[in-house]
Amino acid sequence: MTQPTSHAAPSLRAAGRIAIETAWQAAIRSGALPPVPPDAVVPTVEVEHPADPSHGDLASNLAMKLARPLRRPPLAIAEAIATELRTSAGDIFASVEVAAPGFLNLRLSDAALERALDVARTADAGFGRLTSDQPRKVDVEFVSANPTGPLTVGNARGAFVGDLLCRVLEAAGQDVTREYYFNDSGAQIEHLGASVAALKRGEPVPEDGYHGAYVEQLASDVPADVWAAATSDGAEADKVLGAWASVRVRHMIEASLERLGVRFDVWKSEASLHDEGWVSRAVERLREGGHVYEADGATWFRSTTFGDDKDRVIHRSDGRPTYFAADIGYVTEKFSRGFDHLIYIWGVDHHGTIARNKNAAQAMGFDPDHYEVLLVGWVRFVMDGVEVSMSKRAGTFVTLDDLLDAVGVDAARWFFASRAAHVAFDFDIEQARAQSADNPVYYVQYAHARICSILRKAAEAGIVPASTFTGTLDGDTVAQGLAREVLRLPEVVEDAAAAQATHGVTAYATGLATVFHGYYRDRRVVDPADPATSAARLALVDAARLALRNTLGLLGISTPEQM
RNA sequence: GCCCUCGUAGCUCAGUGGAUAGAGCAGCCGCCUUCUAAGCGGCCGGUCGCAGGUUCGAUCCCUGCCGAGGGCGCCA
Repeated sequence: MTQPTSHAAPSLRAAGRIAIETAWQAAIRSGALPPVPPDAVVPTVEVEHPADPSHGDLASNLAMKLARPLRRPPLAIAEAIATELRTSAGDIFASVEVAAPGFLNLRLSDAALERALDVARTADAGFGRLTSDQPRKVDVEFVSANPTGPLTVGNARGAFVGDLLCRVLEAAGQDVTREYYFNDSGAQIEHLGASVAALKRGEPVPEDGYHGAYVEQLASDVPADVWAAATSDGAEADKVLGAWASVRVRHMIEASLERLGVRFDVWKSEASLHDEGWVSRAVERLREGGHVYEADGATWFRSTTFGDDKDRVIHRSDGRPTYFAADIGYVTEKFSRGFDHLIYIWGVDHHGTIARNKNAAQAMGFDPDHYEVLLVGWVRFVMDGVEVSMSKRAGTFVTLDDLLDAVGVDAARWFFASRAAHVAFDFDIEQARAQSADNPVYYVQYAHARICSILRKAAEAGIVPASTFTGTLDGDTVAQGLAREVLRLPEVVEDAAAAQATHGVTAYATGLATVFHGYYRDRRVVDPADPATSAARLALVDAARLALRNTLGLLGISTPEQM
């Protein structure tokens, strides 16, 4: 996986990493530590937040990593770096400790936390967004359901996961294009046209046709001129009506996606890839490279050259191109638009097609590492512990719109965001629908609303947040805890973008809400008798609001000011 | 048969070479005269599928086995 080039806005973790790196180098210069021998691997400085708060705010295993190459006990190495940190790291750390078997445990000072809070508040909506000197230009193709019917719950996960990924990458400073690929010609579309034609004529829908209320709606909506064109002499009614209907259906799909808050930058038609010659040129490119041959009357791509199980057909023996042919052309078309990286979001059932596509990209001279497929696992929609039937005949819960009607956009986004994309999971409709504490999304939104309520209360009392955080924490461990959690946001975004996954973001949101609720319990914010303390606490609570707002915003989830 | 993914608390899922494995839900017990109880505190609950191996250290990496799902088309 290629790492984004983005660098974090000042995160506390990054500050700790730099401080340790600097101290380590200083210890080498002073002779306290030997340099890493040339034949050994120089370890990277890893900094994490220890699970146990008694281990401090930040911890590093650097000394243990260095023990072998330096041939010294890890505790001695840690002590050397700690000594350097204590003398030259300024006022960033309140304490620097060494713990067995060689951990370096750091505790941040109030001053460091307060400065970071000031920066966060100034950044405002930009807090938690990273910048990049050279943003990676990435194309994310997802959903890409053919316009023969409304989006189904089967399409839902791809739609949410794709958009969530895009949001995370954007927050990490990357240049993201959301792309939807659709088949606007061929058999499926003709079947749709035939179905519409049949209903329009009052005949039954053909065997391989499409059913459902939307088809009837389409039939009754056919404009007179389209119908005339379809039924004129020599016209192919199915094709004409199919073309018209697929555009209508596509707009329907677009409206559903709009409802989820997903908007695509590019809608790419398969036909255009053929019409503009992308497919034939790509096949020619493969042929020139010796990767194409004819057999059994068909044209094949020699995918086995790159380790595939078998070679793959590009043109069938009847001359028609396969879907794979269009994929090949599409890859060249995408790279011609200057993307550094292509991401495809597919269902696990497409896993078998990854190899041939990646191989074709490689055969055409593209770096296969820049062709990435993320698979999304199956979802079972569960109610009362049993799977909800999704059969069209049952009439319930077939479309994506049904799902949104049942649980709402916020809950749907949360549930899809909080699971790793590639694993199968059960979507509990009851829990997602619950307007109560059972529902984690409300739990987090409630924290936000609660803060807004405090802010309103404060305004009534004439209390304004402190203009600077300097001196506001004042050794208060409860306040420090909230500040640390707030300030983790940039790290959470960095990690999410690197992992190309969002479940760390929902976990962070839940944790932040929990820490805030604890603060609310332990510290009264608005106290007219003590305006100075109130102003300090109000500023901190407002910073928590900022972090919650930006986190939920990142997930596309609303932030109500009262509930 | 071959390939991919998964197997962690009763349920749904995180975690991932490090310091006592986490969250939500469910269950049980407490807390509203004071900024929103959609909240807070506590309890219960795990041989991290099984067996080997690598490592100072493995739930995480490697091998084998067992179980679940998916893929192996001139379908998409």
